[in-house]
Amino acid sequence: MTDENLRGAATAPTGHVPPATVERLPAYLRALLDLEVQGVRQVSSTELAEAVGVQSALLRRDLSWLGSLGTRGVGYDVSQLAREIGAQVGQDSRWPVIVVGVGALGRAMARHLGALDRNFDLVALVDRAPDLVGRTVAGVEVVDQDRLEEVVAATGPRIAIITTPAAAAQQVADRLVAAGIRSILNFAPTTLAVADDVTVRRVDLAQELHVLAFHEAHRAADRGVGTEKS
Amino acid sequence: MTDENLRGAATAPTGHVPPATVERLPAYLRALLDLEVQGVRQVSSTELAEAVGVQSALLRRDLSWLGSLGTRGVGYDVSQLAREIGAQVGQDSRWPVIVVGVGALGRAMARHLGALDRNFDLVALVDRAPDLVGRTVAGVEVVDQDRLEEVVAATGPRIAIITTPAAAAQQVADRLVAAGIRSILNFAPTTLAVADDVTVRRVDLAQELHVLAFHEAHRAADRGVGTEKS
DNA sequence: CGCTGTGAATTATTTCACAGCA
DNA sequence: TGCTGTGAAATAATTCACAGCG
Repeated sequence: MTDENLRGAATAPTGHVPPATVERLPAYLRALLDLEVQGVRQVSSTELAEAVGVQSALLRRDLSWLGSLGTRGVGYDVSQLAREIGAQVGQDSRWPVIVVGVGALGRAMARHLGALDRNFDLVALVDRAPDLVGRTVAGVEVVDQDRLEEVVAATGPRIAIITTPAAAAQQVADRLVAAGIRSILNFAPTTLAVADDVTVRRVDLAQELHVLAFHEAHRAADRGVGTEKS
Repeated sequence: MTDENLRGAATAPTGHVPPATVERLPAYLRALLDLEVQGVRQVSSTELAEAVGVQSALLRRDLSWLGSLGTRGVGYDVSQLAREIGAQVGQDSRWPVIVVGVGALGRAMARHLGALDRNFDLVALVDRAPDLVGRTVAGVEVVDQDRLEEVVAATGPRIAIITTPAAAAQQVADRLVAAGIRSILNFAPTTLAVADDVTVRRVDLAQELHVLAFHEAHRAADRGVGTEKS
């Protein structure tokens, strides 16, 4: 399906990249592409780490999982490193995406897909609401949820984005998985139970806000718990 | 940097909750509220853990940071535990929120705020585009970005959501922090540099999709990298 | 010389397993 | 009896610190 790293890289021990590292690769890639646009050709781990907001040792350790990509005493070649990380995170392939749930969030995601990166293609939109079915969003027609399996078969998405209400999410996920989807981005505020070979990433706005609220509440509490303020 | 607060720990040792635990509290809370609606009064760590998708020992450890909230041999009182966690994540307070950047994503977030939870109030919307300024979204009028400080002072948000393009995000963050904001939810695909006492949570759609793409690519690679298949 | 790549040490998080209490 | 709360062990992630190479 995708041709593997047949390019210049002689070293490619992509044995097992730790999850924490995988999560940071996109950030590295973005910083590198920024540098590339600015015409920067070489970058040290310290410089790149600072741009991304991590420690340089962590960056070097992360990159070491992908192989020996730098030059001692010099640093990393910006374009080459960008290409290598890009290949890792699938930037050299196209990823068809289906969005299930065409509410405010679903529409925003559908529209964002094109803007974000050029490797993700919106291929299908599904919703249950009769007044949405048939409408066109981001160039794609909304199809009735009853025809989900049919649409998946016809358009072949590899990634699904769920933006339905929480109550519907599990059922939608089950049907997507049964239809062959293995990668799901879940915006519904619920935990999805799926088979082990299915990857689910959750994005939960309420959770994020609550975490911020926790810190806010804590900040307030910290002023005056152990030490009376002077 | 943070001083050690080793205190006696009688019943409410909210000394230091680990970040990983804080991130899970909202999920526990949501599951508890679901149970409460269903009329369930008691729940064991095993049951609750399963609903959230974590190990029961992890759940118990997490809750132990908040104090001794269960009853041995019985379990946890659903309402009581919900109240306790709710208090921790600020569910018992109101949190005014400002949204900067009223594009597709910003509008979706503004509208979602009301739907998600009842403790977050949209108090201000700011954007730079002249055709957006003056329009009303989710009951709030969009104000020009030049008047950001003024709007913050007038409406007193505690939390800011940044949904501007990446290029504008750092400047917006700087101005928000200068205006007194300490908690930021950043949807812009860039790393924000802020002072230590400011909490930034990042939600990055492109990153999530790339992580999924990484796994998809890996799945494909795993079937047939070492061995050519016919 | 200056930087990468990485063993070793450190720190954080999760899991095991069971004592102890309602 | 059946569950919580938690020491102790296991695992994962990060940081230190420096050998080694261009």
